[in-house]
Amino acid sequence: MISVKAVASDRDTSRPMPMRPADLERVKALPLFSGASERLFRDVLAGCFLQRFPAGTTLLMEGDPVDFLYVLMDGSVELGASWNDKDTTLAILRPVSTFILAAVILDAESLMSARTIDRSDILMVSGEAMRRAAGEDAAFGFAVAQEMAGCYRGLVRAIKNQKLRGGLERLANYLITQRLRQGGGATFTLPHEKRMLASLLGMTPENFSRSLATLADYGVEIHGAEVTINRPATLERLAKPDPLIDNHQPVTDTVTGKAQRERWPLPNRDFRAA
Amino acid sequence: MISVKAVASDRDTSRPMPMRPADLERVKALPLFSGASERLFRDVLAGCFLQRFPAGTTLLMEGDPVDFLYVLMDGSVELGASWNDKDTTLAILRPVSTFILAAVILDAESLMSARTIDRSDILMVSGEAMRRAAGEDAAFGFAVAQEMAGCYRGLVRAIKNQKLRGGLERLANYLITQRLRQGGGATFTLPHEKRMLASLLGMTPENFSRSLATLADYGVEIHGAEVTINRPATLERLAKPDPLIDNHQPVTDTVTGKAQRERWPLPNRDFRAA
DNA sequence: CGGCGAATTGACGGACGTCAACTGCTGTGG
DNA sequence: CCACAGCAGTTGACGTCCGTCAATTCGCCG
Repeated sequence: MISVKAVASDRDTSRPMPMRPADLERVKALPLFSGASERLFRDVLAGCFLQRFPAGTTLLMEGDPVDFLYVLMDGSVELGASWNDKDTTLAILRPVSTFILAAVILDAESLMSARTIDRSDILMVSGEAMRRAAGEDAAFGFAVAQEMAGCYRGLVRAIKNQKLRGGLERLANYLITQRLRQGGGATFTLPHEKRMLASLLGMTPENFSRSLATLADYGVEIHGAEVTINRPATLERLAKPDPLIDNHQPVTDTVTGKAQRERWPLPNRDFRAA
Repeated sequence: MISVKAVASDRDTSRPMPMRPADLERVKALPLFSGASERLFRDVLAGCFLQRFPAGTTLLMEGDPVDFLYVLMDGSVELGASWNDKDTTLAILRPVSTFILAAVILDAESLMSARTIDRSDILMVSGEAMRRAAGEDAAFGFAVAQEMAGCYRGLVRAIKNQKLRGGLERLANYLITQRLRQGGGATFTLPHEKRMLASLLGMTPENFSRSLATLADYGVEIHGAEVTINRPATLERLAKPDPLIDNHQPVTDTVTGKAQRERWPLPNRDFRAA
């Protein structure tokens, strides 16, 4: 069920890394921290450390207590869940993204597992420091609230996507979203293994493959991970994308995925990730 | 698609109501407000008003701008969503619950519709006041963050429930949850119309009915809305309830449903409601 | 070249949605 | 007081979507 590409070796073992100034800047640029004072920022990140993990490393299992806020600086991470010998991918994260903020805020056990997909650099921030800062600094507490609100809305979209659409429709909309996020050109690249995208979209790898084949009738060409959408209008007639479900925004964000700028000048990352 | 029991009449029209001291106490008892100072509490609720709506009233449609935080004081409310002529129930709320907090915090449009199921008394609190208070008062901002985190975790549970389990399993777990929430006796009452529960659980009314019939093999007796679980162990063997998906907690809460007390002394309501 | 895992394709079965008919309850109006 | 309309709920028949199992191909890396 779990496949680990990286073979255990000296260089592949997780290890602490030096934190460079450029890394700090990238963290500070996150909506969650961009409004924070220099003092608060240093305070929260005081005991943090950066660590490099090999591909396929389990960072967190379901039910684990959560002691740190994680910030993915480089690489990619899968958030997943399992029950009764089935498992599913809930989100695929890319840099720069925070994750498991909700569990940190409530000091609760994790409801999801987290696993590196590629070799990844991850910043680990003290959960206790996060809670203290959010409880003492009004601006930061509000930023956390906005962050959580954005995550929440991302999940609402995900549930609507799951309950209201069929597999083919979810796939078609996923392709449209990817196209827009990768510049809007006719051709783009699937950002992850198909089996993982299948799981993210709530289907089996077999059905994912068959659905891709079906989309040939709608002008979609597949060559390996390269996707070309020849007749966008035709595909959209099938997909019926909806701004209240799909998140066709700028991107480049946090937690669980992506940034969407609502009218409020802050965060709102949406769940289903790149 | 929409059925409204109440016939329009003088008494059924929505209308403002006087706000009693007892109502204020019930609002203040919510995790979201229980830690607030008297001053802040009065400040936030300054321009609020209580309104009575007949059954079947649409309070909010998907995409509407959200100007108020809603607090359900009496009655019941359905949160739903639709796409492409399909619709689904995302949550069923009972008093005392707040809803659409996330949209209020981000000053964004609603991703869900809200509709009264029964005649309902609803308190409407200025969204602008909520945002201002959360941004100025650290304790309140943190309470909002915790509230949102609890809602988020409720949705994570809901997605896991939806993606990892089949219809029969979702129903079995729903019945187990209801039994516990209604005191744990062998027999209890379905709290809403079966068609609505079916939609909440992501199935058609027909399949809901068939699934209930199937559960007879597992010791479940149905008479109208009365459910008797004769062999809990047998049913659990089918349902395989999981604390990381199901929320078998005290209840009596807010937003989107229910209260679950994590280790942190505050909120955390979970999504799928009573 | 050989091996492994991802991806594809086909065959099959089960779960679920759809359509339709029928039952039972309730509120309405004659 | 009863007949009837309307709707929730149930049940059956049927079709479709989707998951499972198996065989094969493809691409990558050793």
